[in-house]
Amino acid sequence: MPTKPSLADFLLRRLNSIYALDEDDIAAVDRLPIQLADLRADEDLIREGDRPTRCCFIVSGMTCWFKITGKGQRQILSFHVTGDLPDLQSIHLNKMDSTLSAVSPSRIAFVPHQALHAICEERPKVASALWRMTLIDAAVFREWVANVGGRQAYARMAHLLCEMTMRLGAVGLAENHVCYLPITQGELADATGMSTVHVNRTLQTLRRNGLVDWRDSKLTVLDWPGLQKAGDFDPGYLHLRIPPDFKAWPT
Amino acid sequence: MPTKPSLADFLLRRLNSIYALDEDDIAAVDRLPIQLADLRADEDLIREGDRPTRCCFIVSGMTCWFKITGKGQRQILSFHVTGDLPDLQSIHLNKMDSTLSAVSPSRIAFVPHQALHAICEERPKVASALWRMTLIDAAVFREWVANVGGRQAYARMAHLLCEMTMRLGAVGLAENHVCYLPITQGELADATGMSTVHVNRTLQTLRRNGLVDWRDSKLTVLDWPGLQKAGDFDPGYLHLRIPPDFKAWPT
DNA sequence: CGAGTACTTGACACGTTTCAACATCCGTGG
DNA sequence: CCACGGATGTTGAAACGTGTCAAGTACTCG
Repeated sequence: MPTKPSLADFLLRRLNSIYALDEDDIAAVDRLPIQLADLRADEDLIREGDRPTRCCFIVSGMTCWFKITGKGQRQILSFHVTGDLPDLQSIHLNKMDSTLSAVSPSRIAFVPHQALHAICEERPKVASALWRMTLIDAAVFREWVANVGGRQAYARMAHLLCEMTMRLGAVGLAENHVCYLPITQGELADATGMSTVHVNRTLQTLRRNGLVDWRDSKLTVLDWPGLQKAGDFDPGYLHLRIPPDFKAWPT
Repeated sequence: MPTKPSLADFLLRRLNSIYALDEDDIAAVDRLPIQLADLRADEDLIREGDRPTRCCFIVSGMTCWFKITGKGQRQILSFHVTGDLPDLQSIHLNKMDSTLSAVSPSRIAFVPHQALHAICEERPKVASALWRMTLIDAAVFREWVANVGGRQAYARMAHLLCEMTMRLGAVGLAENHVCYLPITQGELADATGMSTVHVNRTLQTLRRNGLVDWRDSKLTVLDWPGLQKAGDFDPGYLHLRIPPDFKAWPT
């Protein structure tokens, strides 16, 4: 088990990106008890039907929620990156309706529900910040409904790449539109509701059109305005208080 | 403007269905100021980009959230029925990312954000109940991602009908598996991401298979276990504290 | 060096969309 | 009173996007 760092290093920066806290709130968050753990790729954190007693905070790596539909097909519902609290919902929903799994090797900080309930009662602003966090998750799910329901393969894929780039950028992990995306084409297929074959071909088209370069899990966006246009991407649904500064594009 | 009734009649029953409140909490909710309004079908309550200062509570009728994707296609993200607070998110997300519109003529009760913020600070249990409500909304969005992303037309449609029947049943509006669903086939198409033509054919197949009868906006589920199976429907994601009592089925 | 995993390619099959036409029902206005 | 337009539902035939199947390549890792 690694040595215990201050949560302030990770969680506070993230909370600040979506909500303005004052000194006392920050101090209270900093005192939250945490426990660190390292996960291998494909390891489950939470399974459908579980009743967790703690929440997960992603320090590094990537995780995803998924469900298995009737025919055994896996549908990925969302990806989560550094700074996310993917299962914050569990503080008020006892029984989990999906499975949370590590996409890549990840470092996780666990926070007991008890501690979260306590800080929410004592510090309404922290409660509001956390609530807002779950509302942004819901906004992302809404956009995913629109994405898989209303866009064709090419736009759907472009949209997903835009979202991941922007979310990683928001936590400082997409300098110059380059980010590390440890997602296989099979996982992309499960996320977009496409077959792996078609994912492969769609990515090739994106590459051929000069929008992205994606090799060895490293995504380089070569044409950010073009990718946004291809993906019909409007970052409003991410509700970022401080968007990443790569809105401009060198001409 | 109709005379002002007690919110207790509507909202409390709903809150109770998902969270246990005590006497003082109930009294506080009962004192919330509300304003009633009646809407025509297709009238917008909130438009994408709006910054609302109040929340909507559905007294009667049906509303839906939707987004317009790049090619002008409308994607419905969720339906909302009596007892729902579809835009509860707006208390912590200033700028709306979708449009909320009336599917049928509806009666709405508006509650100012200010009043909701106040009750959340004073009564943590009410705050928890409301928070839980938004988390259930998010759970439904998750299921919709899985539905439009991972199921074929026939199962997708069956699943949607199961969800609507069960949610209406949870507020007492689906006696004997019969409920009033004022949704056109065009709207169903926008919700499931299908064409109206295919919606029509899919409904015909559901009818031919003896699962439902749907005429004049009145849905009669003729074979509830069969419909659940066809739709791969597991109501767990609705997180109902008190499910409707039509789980049994006459053999 | 072998086995496993991820990626790639081609040909064909299938679910779904599109287009076009037509049937109904309804409220409105001449 | 009937004619009319508009929204909704229905049907058939052809086009298209995407899935499936099958085979092969390129890596990585023990």
